[in-house]
Amino acid sequence: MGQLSSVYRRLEEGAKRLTPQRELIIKLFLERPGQHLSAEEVHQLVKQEFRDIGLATVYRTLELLTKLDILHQIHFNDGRARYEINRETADVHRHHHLVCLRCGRVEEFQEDLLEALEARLLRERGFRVMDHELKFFGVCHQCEGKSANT
Amino acid sequence: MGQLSSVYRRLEEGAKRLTPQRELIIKLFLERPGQHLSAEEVHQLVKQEFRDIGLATVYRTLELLTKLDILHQIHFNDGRARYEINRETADVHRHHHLVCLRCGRVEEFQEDLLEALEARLLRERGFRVMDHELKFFGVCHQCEGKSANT
DNA sequence: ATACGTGCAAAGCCTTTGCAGGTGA
DNA sequence: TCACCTGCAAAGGCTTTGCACGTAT
Repeated sequence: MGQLSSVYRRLEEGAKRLTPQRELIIKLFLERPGQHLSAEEVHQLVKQEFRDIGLATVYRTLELLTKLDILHQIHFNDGRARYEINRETADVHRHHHLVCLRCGRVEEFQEDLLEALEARLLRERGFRVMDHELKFFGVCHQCEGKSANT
Repeated sequence: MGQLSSVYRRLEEGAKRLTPQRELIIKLFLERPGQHLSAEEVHQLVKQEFRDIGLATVYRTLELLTKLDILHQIHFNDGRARYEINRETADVHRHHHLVCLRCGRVEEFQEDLLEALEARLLRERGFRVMDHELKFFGVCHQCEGKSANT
């Protein structure tokens, strides 16, 4: 699958250069498909291979990649933005999050219940949905196992 | 309906005092059921009736009311927290948001599609859902009308 | 040459915290 | 008295911006 070349193409179309810093950040996300990394986490990880990268560069790159639709920004209500790689649109549109309130881990799940609802919102309210976000907050299987109380 | 007295009771149970500042903030939200106010907005509005209220007091009150389950905190990805009054639990659980990307207005809608899904998450993945958040981002009816392009 | 990219430090937001002074029980 | 509240100012955490220095085209 030509994920990387598709990313490079989108960079070119935006007249943006593929610098070593950007390349490392992109590869980071491609290597970790199910993850949701914060800017700080990206910075720490990239630093292992590129010692002098600045945090500002990380932020600017994350912003750029988000604009180019290569990354997607999400918030899990912990006060910092996180980023995940954008899979194919159809796929992204059906992928949601389970946030564990105990350990903070974020799982994903697939579900396409929402298409019919979106069609109805357009029909009945004239609201044209372009994106959506469905998050469940609760207790994950592992944490539930650790303590039987509550 | 005894919404106010229920709020007062919950304050008492928490051994918290009903100060003029707190009372004004609570009334603000009771008067505006469909709204999602930021701390800054609450501060501005309360100032009209209580000139010397400090922003820190607003933040502390919003935190307290959220802990007491009187308010609910939400994020619409604009970098600041917003608050809305908590209706009955069953109701809250079926109320979601439509965020217009053009004008920023937030509408609400009711839908209880998610109960079945939550039951399945528990059964199939052992994830016990305690809260959820469903947001649609798009273009509202009014904004769609204003410009026929895109 | 010119537009783009980078690291660093400073500045910006929103939010939280420390503190001294007040107030209700 | 003692725990609770408040306003103010300072500090915090995450993110953006200004700037001077590089580097591709």
